[in-house]
Amino acid sequence: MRNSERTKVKHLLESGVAGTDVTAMGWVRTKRGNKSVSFIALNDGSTINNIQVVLDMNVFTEDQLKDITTGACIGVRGKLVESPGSGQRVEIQGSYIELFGAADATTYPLQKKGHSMEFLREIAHLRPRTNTFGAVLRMRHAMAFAIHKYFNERGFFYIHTPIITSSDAEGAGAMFRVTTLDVDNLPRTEEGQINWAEDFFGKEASLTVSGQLEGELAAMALSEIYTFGPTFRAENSNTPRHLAEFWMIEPEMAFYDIQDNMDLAEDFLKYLIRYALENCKDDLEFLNSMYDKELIDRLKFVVENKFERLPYTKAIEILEKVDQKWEFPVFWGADLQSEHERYLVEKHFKKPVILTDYPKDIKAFYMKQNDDGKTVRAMDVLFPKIGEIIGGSQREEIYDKLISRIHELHIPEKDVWWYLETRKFGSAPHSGFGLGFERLLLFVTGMGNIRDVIPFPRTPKNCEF
RNA sequence: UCCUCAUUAGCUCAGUUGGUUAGAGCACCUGACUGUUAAUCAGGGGGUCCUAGGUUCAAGUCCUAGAUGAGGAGCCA
Repeated sequence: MRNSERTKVKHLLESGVAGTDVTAMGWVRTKRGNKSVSFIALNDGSTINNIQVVLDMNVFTEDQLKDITTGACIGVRGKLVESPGSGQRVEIQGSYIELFGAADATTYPLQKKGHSMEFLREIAHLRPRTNTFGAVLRMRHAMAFAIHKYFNERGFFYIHTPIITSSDAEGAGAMFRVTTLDVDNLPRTEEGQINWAEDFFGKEASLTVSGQLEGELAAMALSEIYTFGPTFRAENSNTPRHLAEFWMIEPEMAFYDIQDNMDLAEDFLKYLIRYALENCKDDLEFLNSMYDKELIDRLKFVVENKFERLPYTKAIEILEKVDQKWEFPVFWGADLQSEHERYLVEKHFKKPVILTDYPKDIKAFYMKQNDDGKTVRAMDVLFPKIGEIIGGSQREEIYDKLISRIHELHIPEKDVWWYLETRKFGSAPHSGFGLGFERLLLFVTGMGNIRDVIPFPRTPKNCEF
């Protein structure tokens, strides 16, 4: 039995013609029946739906079917027929079965019944075989594809920024060190310091926390670019919204000001959500019915309504007027805590909010300074349930302003000389932002924990599989 | 990293004021059933009560420390 004769389950269910001979291959979800007839629910991952295989026990013996248990992998030849039962349009009247791989019923961990997300994380090697993770992984693919499609259709170029870097100029968080030194016998300088000159790159190196700075270099030549790659943060974050290894999309656009940047971010997010609604119907309906009854309505709401845009200063004014005890005080200059962001998004505006023009002291050095001398052209897109899904800004393109900010923050000039040169030679106003891919997936799938929208989550104390 | 909670059968959980042989549902195994839809019905097997100390005549239950997991906070995408 070969793949060349196989038809995918999705195709059989949607457009298979009754009366034709077909071959299906996949993994057994359940088997049930009696002495005269057996039913197998078969899934090959092409869709969340199973094809029902019906076996006449006058044709098959009990012994032939004893290894066809939940989790086993089989191939089936038979005739596609209209199903007399409710629940499926067509089914396969099986005439021949090949067992590719049995799954011992007493030790196979996945059952027909639901499992907790915590348990499934412990068997991440098998959880793609569940309905939930099948749905999540198909949607993860659909979103990745839609991201490339969106940018490609708009003339953005996909840039591969380095994974290994020697600069922490981004300041986006603690970094994972990359070294080939023998940690049991580190080379020392005469002063007793670790001698990084002997390391692989001849200097300290780490995994990237952002491709933005390199992305800007490309935007200063190709106008509109984006990156889409893995990102690493060694923060000891234990929350349902953080991963040590996650994927990030970072567009960077020459000639865009902060307004253009916001327009792009809003259009981009709506495009992706609309893409999910139009292309992931079955999976969304499953997730909607099993985990989050308001999921589809929430996605439609975001697509159909304009995001609220307001400057940080206005947000502070709103929060100061609210008659509510904050755990963290609200005053101009304070960074907004999640309780404040949640209030704005979930209670006050009841829709996505883009906050702009934050105090410069709570934002990164590269952000475009406003004329008031106090604020920078930052923008954070805040989503219900997720919080910050996008962080971005217009970048400071004026050399003198950028260098003075670098000095203020004591960033070593030698680490960012190449970045500064873009402001020396043909500088241009430009903007960009970072979208957390898994945070997008949290929103689009309605899952509650970011560890359940990535195949193999890396978090503090967890690097299994 | 801080705060809170949890850890008992393969899974999800119950277990009273500390008291005799630790239970249920599902899963699994056996049997019944001529079309099932998380099939149903009957029976059966299955336990390092997270780990290490401690209190006590007696600990799944109380105390201490640790491990792991979850929720909230911080950091951020």
